[in-house]
Amino acid sequence: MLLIATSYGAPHIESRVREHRLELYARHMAVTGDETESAATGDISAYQIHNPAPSLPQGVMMSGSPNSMHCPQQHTEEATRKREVRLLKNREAARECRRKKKEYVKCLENRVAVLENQNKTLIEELKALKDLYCHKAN
DNA sequence: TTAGCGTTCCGTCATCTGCG
DNA sequence: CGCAGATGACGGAACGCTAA
Repeated sequence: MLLIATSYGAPHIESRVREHRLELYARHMAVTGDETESAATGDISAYQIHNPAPSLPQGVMMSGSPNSMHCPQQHTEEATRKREVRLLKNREAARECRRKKKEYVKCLENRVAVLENQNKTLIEELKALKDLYCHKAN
């Protein structure tokens, strides 16, 4: 499993990258004061540059009653706002999901370590009993 | 010095899933 | 059945390491 192997491989990189990103994020927020925008990480991904606001992605309903949508302008503004809210929520959900996954993997690794120790102990115990049995037999 | 590679994290999209 | 949240997949950015 790649994740397990690599997470032990270079923890120093991980922490440094995280620090760097947090710094960028903090700087970005300080400058813009914007909390809904797309570059909450501070670095604008190439994806955003190459794909500026796809027309009507992922579950964005053409919602809003006719009362609230008088003109196309309002209509697109509402759609944009909904998209931003959805992206923000998904961004946070992805972050949380990754955190949980990491925790889960750590738990599994701990369990592996415990079981390996138990296995080793049992093997030694078995060996000792075998020795004892042999001596008695002789 | 630097190009190339490996690793980690992130944001986004697509899809799945559970709930009302 | 529709919606919101969770998650897998993908591609990009940043960084460290290493061989040339």
